[in-house]
Amino acid sequence: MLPSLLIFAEVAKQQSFTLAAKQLGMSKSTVSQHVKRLETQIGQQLLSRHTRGMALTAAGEKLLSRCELLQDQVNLAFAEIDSSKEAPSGVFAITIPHSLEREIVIPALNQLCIEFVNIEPRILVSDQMQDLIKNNLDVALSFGELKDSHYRALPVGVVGESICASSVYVQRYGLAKTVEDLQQHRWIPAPWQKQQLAIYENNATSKKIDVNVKFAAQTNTLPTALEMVLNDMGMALLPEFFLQTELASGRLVRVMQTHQGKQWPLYMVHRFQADKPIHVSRFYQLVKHFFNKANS
Amino acid sequence: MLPSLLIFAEVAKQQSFTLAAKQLGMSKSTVSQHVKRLETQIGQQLLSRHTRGMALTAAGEKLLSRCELLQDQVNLAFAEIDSSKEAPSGVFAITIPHSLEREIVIPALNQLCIEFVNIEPRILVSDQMQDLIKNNLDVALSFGELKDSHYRALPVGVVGESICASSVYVQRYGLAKTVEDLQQHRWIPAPWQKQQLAIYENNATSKKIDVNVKFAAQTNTLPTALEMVLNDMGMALLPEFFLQTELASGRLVRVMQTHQGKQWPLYMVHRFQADKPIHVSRFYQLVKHFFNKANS
DNA sequence: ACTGATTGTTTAAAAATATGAACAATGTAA
DNA sequence: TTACATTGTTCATATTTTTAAACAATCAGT
Repeated sequence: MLPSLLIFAEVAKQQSFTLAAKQLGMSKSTVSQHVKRLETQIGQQLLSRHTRGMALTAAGEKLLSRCELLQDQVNLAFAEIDSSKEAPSGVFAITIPHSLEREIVIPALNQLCIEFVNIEPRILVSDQMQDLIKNNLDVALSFGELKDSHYRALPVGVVGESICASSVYVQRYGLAKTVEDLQQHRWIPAPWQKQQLAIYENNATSKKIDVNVKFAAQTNTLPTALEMVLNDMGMALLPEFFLQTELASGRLVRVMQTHQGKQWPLYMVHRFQADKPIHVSRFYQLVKHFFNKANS
Repeated sequence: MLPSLLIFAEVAKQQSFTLAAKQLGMSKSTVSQHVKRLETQIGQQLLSRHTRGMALTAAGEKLLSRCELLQDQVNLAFAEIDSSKEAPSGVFAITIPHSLEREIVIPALNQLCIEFVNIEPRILVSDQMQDLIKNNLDVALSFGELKDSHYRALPVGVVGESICASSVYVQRYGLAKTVEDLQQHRWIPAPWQKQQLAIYENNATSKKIDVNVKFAAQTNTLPTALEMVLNDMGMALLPEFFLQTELASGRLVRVMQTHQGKQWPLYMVHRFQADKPIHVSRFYQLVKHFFNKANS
């Protein structure tokens, strides 16, 4: 029913079934049948045929004026899609945990916007894993194992947790050297650290040690935890990349480098099945780049 | 390709393949395949599917905004056609010989315009048979046999030619009583009467008599011929319906009622094949009505 | 008037599309 | 949890649409 409209329009425009067929890339019999079917369906003759030449009826005249616009609409739709394929544009929605915002996502997104000026990033910062579909998200960065296997997960890297404290704190309370020493100190737990800390020997293989420590203060975001550490309120077991800047400036120092915390695999989850858009691929590259930079 | 767009639009609108299928009156597998094909054709994912729920990609968002308008266009086109079917409108182009204009066509068209206020009559007055297609005409009224068999011809009636003269002329030159008498008179020929007149006995069967008469003046239109007859310039052999008014008023009188001229079948030729528009049918009725009235 | 070319339509065979049952995946309710 | 309902997809089958070739009708040019 619908293609018939466009076929009819082409016939009327060309004033010829043969030319219309050529223009549309189909056989003239198809064209003929479409117009005929359209006429029987609406129960009115649209054009008066003659072996040589034709003319529109009043009904045909009206329909044509609508159909011409219709073809334009269709062309416009496809043209727009094709162009947006070359230069991605529109909303690019992501969800990330608080921890990745400053060091990784913001720099990566910054670069992405330079490369694709027409995208509109939209960031949902949350430490709970968000459902991509329900929240209409393109990409999620998340730590740990994945449950929904139908989403594609691309590995970004592995984050190690390091024990650290402010240089002022170390000067004041001294460096911890053994696991037992740790329990003497005040601790600022990361949001996911409840009750006890899991630490591993740096060189040996995956020997887990649970350490009970005194929590000096608790917070539900990583930046506030860091802030507290910087204010000399205690020691902490925090992700490497998050410490990078402060370690370089000397405000923070590593404590007991023989041990480290849990290894968190970081994944970029997306909802595209076959060909993911170019800007999504690029975002993945950029996240890996800044992740590696922050972990070097 | 095009139906896919509307199907996709419905899916996006309903946020469900199943609901969209129901709305569109097709199976959900069809809907699924259409969307999938559309995605592969434009090489981009349009919506992220989940067993429960879905969301549009940026590309899908763009396409949807175009497709929504598209469906409106289509509906509008059909709505307009359907309404124009109920109440015909637009140009209604006819061609008629001069002779029918005043007595038949104008009254018929007048009534037609009252019944269908939205039609725009366009009249091409010509005594040559016009090609319907080339001149973009809906209907032709024409006398005599038909050549183009691919047009449909509806019989309107048969026109008889009567011998007549003005009452003043008869008073002045007397009534003709025999065929021989006729040759004594001055004649005003109708446009189609060349050299000699063909007359027939009124009661007997088709006995043709060729009469050579003196032509007093010639014209190429019937009204001017009539005008000359009314000005007492001679006798004439003119179509019955054309004389009706003047016979009733007494300005004209029949001469030699035992004989009459040729019988011209009148046809209404149109270019519609199956269902001709309602206003065309109605026009045919009206023409017959006024034709019979003029010939009574 | 007679070819030869070109028009739109018809026809049977070929290709594409639509369908409904079966399916895997997931949400919902007991 | 377990069963059940519902989602979108897949697959073989049935229907529809498309096609190319044959056709009838007409025009243009000798």
